[in-house]
Parts: sequence; structure tokens; C-alpha cells
Amino acid sequence: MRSNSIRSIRRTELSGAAFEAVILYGLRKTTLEKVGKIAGVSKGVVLHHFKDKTSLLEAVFRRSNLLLSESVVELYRYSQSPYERLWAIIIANFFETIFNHRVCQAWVSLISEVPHSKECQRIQLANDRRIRSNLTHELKNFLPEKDAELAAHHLGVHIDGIWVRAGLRPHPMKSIEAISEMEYAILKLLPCDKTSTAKHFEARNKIESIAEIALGSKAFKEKSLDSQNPKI
Amino acid sequence: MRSNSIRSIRRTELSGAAFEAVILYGLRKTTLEKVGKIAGVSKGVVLHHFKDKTSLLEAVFRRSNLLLSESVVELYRYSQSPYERLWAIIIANFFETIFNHRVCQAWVSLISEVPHSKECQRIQLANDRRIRSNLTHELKNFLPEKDAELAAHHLGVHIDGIWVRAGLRPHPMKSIEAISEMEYAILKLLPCDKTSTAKHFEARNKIESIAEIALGSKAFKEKSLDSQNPKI
DNA sequence: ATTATAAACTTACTTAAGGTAAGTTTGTAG
DNA sequence: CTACAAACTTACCTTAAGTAAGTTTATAAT
Repeated sequence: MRSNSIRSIRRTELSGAAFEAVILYGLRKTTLEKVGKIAGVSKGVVLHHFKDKTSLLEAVFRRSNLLLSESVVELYRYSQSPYERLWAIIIANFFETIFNHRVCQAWVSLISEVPHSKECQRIQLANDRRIRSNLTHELKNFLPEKDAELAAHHLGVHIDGIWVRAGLRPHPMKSIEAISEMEYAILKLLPCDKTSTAKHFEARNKIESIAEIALGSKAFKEKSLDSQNPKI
Repeated sequence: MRSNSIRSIRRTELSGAAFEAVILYGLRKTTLEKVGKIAGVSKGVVLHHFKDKTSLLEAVFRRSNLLLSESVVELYRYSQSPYERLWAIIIANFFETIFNHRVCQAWVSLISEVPHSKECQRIQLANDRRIRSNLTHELKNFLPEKDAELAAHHLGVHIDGIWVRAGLRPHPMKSIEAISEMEYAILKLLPCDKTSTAKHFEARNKIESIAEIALGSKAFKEKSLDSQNPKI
């Protein structure tokens, strides 16, 4: 059967086009025809592959969240200490490929679907939990369990805060700004003597370099929903 | 001329109705007819007072932000020390009247307008700056200027983070949870010995009591956009 | 009081969007 | 090479946004 593969290819193309449309026009002015036009097909094709606009937007939301979690996994592969894994989570969330003005604005638009979509809520909740659990796991190396959970929650909320702010403000936010803000939070939350500060510094640098290769690669960028990151 | 007062009364009624519609149906399913129905008028009346849907939504956004800043002003009036003014800012942002599930969900819906509306960006930016400046001003009493600015920014971002999270998750977030999370952040950010911790505790309690009266009053609730807080 | 007028409101219409249903084409398995 | 299922197309329906041309109504000036 070709159906499975063609269908999934089309759905990928179309959700990518929808993402682009949301960036260009905003959620409210994104129409199926515009989505079709970006993808080079007619409105009918869009509706053939997605039963309605809601499910198309759910697919966009799912994919953009998936990209984020894949980037964490990717950086985890090269991380060899609690310091490095902690920084892998942070940097995966704020590396240029994933975190840029267009994507943040699209995210801000897309989350407006969440309150009225069970599916989006499910995705959002699963994502929160995953990041929180990852953070907690690493922070347990620096803090007692209870404190680690509190700090993980704090960092998780702060990540969302930076994303919203970046999407709401009119000018772009640099990757490095966001990462430095997270560093500030981490240094305030963790008990930091000279040695551990140095280790954080070292870990951040190492993971940032790795991110350039792992997340900046063509292969990874192709997955990106933001066609500003040129594909192929 | 009656025009000014009637027009502004109608605009207030209609933006309130629009807010309610956004809560009930989500931004995408909010139609001018539904807004009219909630306000007890026809679609035509809505379009007579707002030139289009965008400007109606901008009005909603403006009003909901105004409510927030008014609540800060209200609590400031009763605050007599840096501790109390700091807590006034926090509690104004998270008191039940302002911070509840319906309102958070509506906010999450509404901010999707920001990336494509200069007016909303202006409002959002002005609000950010105001809160940040308020926070910085108070924090200077506890920290050197540079640190105060960093901490103020951190707290500002965190406030937004809590708001988004509260709007995205399917179950309500209690006022006290949010405030406690902010307390956690404050205690990590400020140099805290026993005396200052006690003073924070005292200030938080005092302002919380005052908020019950100042923000929980009928007069203040009437301003609220959330008709779940029954008016009159 | 009467009239002029400006704003409030109404109605009928236009255009565009989401969605449906009934078609035609096309690739592939038997 | 036939049958079938999925891909795509088209024509059409409904509802929403927005417009334009009306009617009503309050009030300010004569």
C-alpha cells in the first residue's frame, strides 16, 4: 500500500505549510486555501488529509512539540554528566533552530488552540511532564529530591515564560539571551561554589558546541517546521 | 453630547461580551454574532461600535491588561514598605479576581493576536515595562541596582510563565499555588536571612488580607471581564 | 416647540471561509 | 488486466465578516 507513506508525507507537507501560514498571517487569518497555496495544492487536498482545520492545527502543534523533544534526545546522546544533561535540556529548548522569532510567534498563536482542544492539552501536558521529569532527574544530583522537584518546576515554568515573552515582543530574542537567563536561574536555584560554577560553565560550552553540529545540521533542520531554516 | 458616554458604555459591554465568548468558544470559534448574543444585541451593533473583529479583540486585550494594572495600583495604595510593595505586585497579578482558570485560558487565546497586531504589541510592551519597572524599583531596596534589574526581569518572565501554564493546563490553578511559586522565586533571588524572611512572610500576609478587601470588593469585581465573578 | 444633525441602531447584501458530497483519476495488489 | 482503494477534483452549501444604505432617536440651536 502506498497510502500510508503518501498520506504521511502529505500530512507532513501540509502541517509544515500550515505552520508557515500561521507565521505569515496569524492563526485567525490562516485559511485552508492559503495553507494549500503554500503547499502547492488546492484546499480540497488539505481537507482530504485532515478532516478539518482543528485537526490540521493539532498536527502542527504535535509536530512542533515533537521537534522540541527530539532535540533534547539528540543532545542527551552526547551528554555525559548531570551538568551536561541539565544543559542539554536548556540548550535544546533555546537553540536557534528551534527557538527563533518566527517559531515563537507561531507557538504563541498555536497555544490559543489548547484550551479548547483535548488533543492539544494532552500533547502540552505530556511535554510539560517530560521536561519536568528530565529536569528533576538531573537536579537530583545537586539537590535533595524535594528541592530538585521544586527547582525543576521553577525552571520548566521559566522556559515557558521566556518562550511567551519572545513570541509577544516585537523584536527577536537571541538564543544566547534566553540561555543566559536560564543560567541566571540555575545559578540562583542550585547551591553553587566555585567548582560547580566552573563545571556549569564547562558543560554549557560543551553542549553549545555540540548543538551547533547536532541541531544545526542539515538533517535536523529538515525536520524543522520553519522553512526560514532552508530545507535540503 | 450623549455619544461619548453611550459609546463607551456599549464598547465596555461589548468587549466584556467578547471576553466571555472567547472563554466559552475559544478565539477561533468566537463570532460577532455570538458576541452580540451574549451582549443582547445584533451583530450589526457590534460592528457599529468596533470597526472590525480585530479592533474588538484589541479592546478586550487592552481592558484585561488595564484591569491588571489597576489592581497593582489598588494594592500599592495600602503598601507601606518595600516588602509590602513587592508583594502587592505579586498578589495583584495572582489574586482570584484576576487570576482564575477562565481568565487564564482567555488570556492564552487572546495573546495569539499579539504577533499580528501592532496595537496589542504596544499594550503588551507597555505592561511588561510597567511591571518590570515596579519590580526593579522595589528590589533596589534589597539588591544593588544591576542585580535588582536582573531579578526584576526574572520575576516578570516567571509571572508570564505561570499565567501561560495556568491557561494551558486542563485543571484550574489556585491563586495560592501561584503566589507560593513566586515566593519560592523571591526567596531564591533575594539575599535572605531570618529577619528578612520573616518580613516577607509578614508583608505577604498583610497584602493578602488587604487584597481580600480591595480586590475582592463588589466595586472591583464589577470591573472584571469575567462574568463568572458576578457583577452588581 | 421645531427642526437640524449626528450618533445609534437595523437590514439587506457581498464576499470569502469552512466543510461536504459526489464525482474522476491513478497506483498497485491479485 | 481487472478491481479496488486511496488521491485528488469539482461543484455546492452554510455560516461568518464586513459594507452600505437605510431608519430611528436623542439633543442642541433656533
